Amino acid sequence: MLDAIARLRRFNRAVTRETGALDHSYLGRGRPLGAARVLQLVTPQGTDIAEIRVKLALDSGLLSRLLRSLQAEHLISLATDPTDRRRRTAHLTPQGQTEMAAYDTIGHARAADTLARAGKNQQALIDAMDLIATTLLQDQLSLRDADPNAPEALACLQSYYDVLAQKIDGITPDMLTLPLSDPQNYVAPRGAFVIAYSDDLPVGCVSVRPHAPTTAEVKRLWVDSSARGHGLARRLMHTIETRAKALGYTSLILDTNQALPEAIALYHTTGWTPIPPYTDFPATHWFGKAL
Amino acid sequence: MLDAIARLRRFNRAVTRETGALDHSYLGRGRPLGAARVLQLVTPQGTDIAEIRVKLALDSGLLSRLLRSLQAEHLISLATDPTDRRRRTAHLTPQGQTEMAAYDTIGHARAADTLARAGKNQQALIDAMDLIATTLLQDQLSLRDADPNAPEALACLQSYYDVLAQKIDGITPDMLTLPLSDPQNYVAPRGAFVIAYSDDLPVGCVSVRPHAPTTAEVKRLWVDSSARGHGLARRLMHTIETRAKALGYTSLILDTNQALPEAIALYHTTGWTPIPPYTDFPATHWFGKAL
DNA sequence: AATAATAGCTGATCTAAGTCAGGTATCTGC
DNA sequence: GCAGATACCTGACTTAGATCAGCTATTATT
Repeated sequence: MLDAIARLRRFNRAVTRETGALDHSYLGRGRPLGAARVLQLVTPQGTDIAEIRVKLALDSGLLSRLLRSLQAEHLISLATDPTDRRRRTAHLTPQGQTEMAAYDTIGHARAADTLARAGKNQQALIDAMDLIATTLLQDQLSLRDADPNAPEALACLQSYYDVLAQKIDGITPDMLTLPLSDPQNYVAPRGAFVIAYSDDLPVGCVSVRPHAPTTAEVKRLWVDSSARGHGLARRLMHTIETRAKALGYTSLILDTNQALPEAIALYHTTGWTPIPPYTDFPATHWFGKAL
Repeated sequence: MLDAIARLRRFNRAVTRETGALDHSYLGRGRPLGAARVLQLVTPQGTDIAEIRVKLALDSGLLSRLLRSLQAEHLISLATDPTDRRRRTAHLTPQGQTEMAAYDTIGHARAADTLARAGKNQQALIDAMDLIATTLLQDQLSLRDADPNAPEALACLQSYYDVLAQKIDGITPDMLTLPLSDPQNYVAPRGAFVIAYSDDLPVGCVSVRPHAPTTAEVKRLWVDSSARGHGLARRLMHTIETRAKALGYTSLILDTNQALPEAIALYHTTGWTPIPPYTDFPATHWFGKAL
């Protein structure tokens, strides 16, 4: 192997060139990068400007000026928050939405262009980018509740089903259908659906639904391959257990399959104990835990 | 699979943050990024400032000022090129070398830190970075002659040997030793050693050495796994054949092993024809080509 | 030898970005 | 009800980076 440091530096130069071309006068729409970055965070529904300031780590004076310049372009409108009149909210105007769509088109085209350069290695390139992004962003994983019918949730479930279909003999894709048949079981006060995001890309999920008056069942623990090895599954399980307790459940159960040894090992080391079977195929192992 | 474009954007944000932090470490030594980038290109042996200007795409006025500020810090010295007294050359002073060593330490530490974050996936992270860097830089591959005893050449040979030891049954690492026993056979006027660089990182090599008065032997064709699929082997072979012809040879021979089917396929499609065996194990196939 | 081209420098000017010390309006806790 | 905290704004200032016109010295062309 050639020097790892030299490789990392070459990587840095390569992506600096790639994203640098992207940076300067952001995507060539005649707007400084700072203003463009702010614009990206403003939604038609309105974004609290304090949120923008925190996310971009901007000085309040600087942000104030950037917002004013965007307002002068009629891309955003500013309003006072009625609940706290010190705060202000930025809204994307119809003109602003048009402008954002233009950014989107360009960004899309650039991304497609980059992927095209990989030729037949496209999937390998995406996998490589995933691994790097997840590694670099591992300190920024955020776990948030989601609507089980939201597109991100369905994407997670689809990925989860793909894993099952690939790993467990006898499972075919048509045995697993979307969306869930009982979504209301996965929202408070009956249950929960938690997604782990790495910079807004879902990389893991877990859910809990009612099983008996004081017992809930944990379902659909999934961690994307690019995000493994950082204890995310453990974190997801800990979160869902806490959530179930808060919902008033006093015990949890779950089933799993022998083809998922990492999951089984995790349950064994986190206080779960084997219980009698309560489901059929594809389950081969059953666990319970008192909260 | 989740949306490829979203993944690519997440990747962009992740590495932007990462290389941004790297930029700040340059700033961390009390010098603006521009000056630091210039300093990186100045060698103790002297660098033509026109070369710096082209590489960094700097305005001559701006570069002039940056050089002056580095000179004021006693990190570089400027001299007039004796062969063309309009040109100037920048040399790294001993103080400058000390400063560069400091940058090197920082870069090394940061790189080690990034790699450490990958935990046990370190090798996977490096492979992923290689694939991305090579894909993004594929239009920037440069083929240059090298001294067969130079560190880059030895690194190539080591990688080549690793491939052989891994793919061919019966080869053990101790059968292949560095450096070459006959380096003088690989430099003009007897032979050549060509390395393919992707932004200064060797990703492939090939060589030719004398076999008979008008016949030379092609040896050690290697392409790094991250650089495959872009026709680099073909380009290396074309280059080495042209080089052999320029050295006065009228025919070429080579041997290879059945465990390297891509190489054999390449020879078949580029005018090489099977010839009688002229070597023993590990060779299993022999080819010749008239120039 | 006259002219044009080239390499580099200087001074003037501009923009983006960031920093900081106030200032105003509003809210919160006691 | 009031002190202090909070959210945001304003104006003044700084730095990095870039651009451009014009300058000198040198080399190449004819």
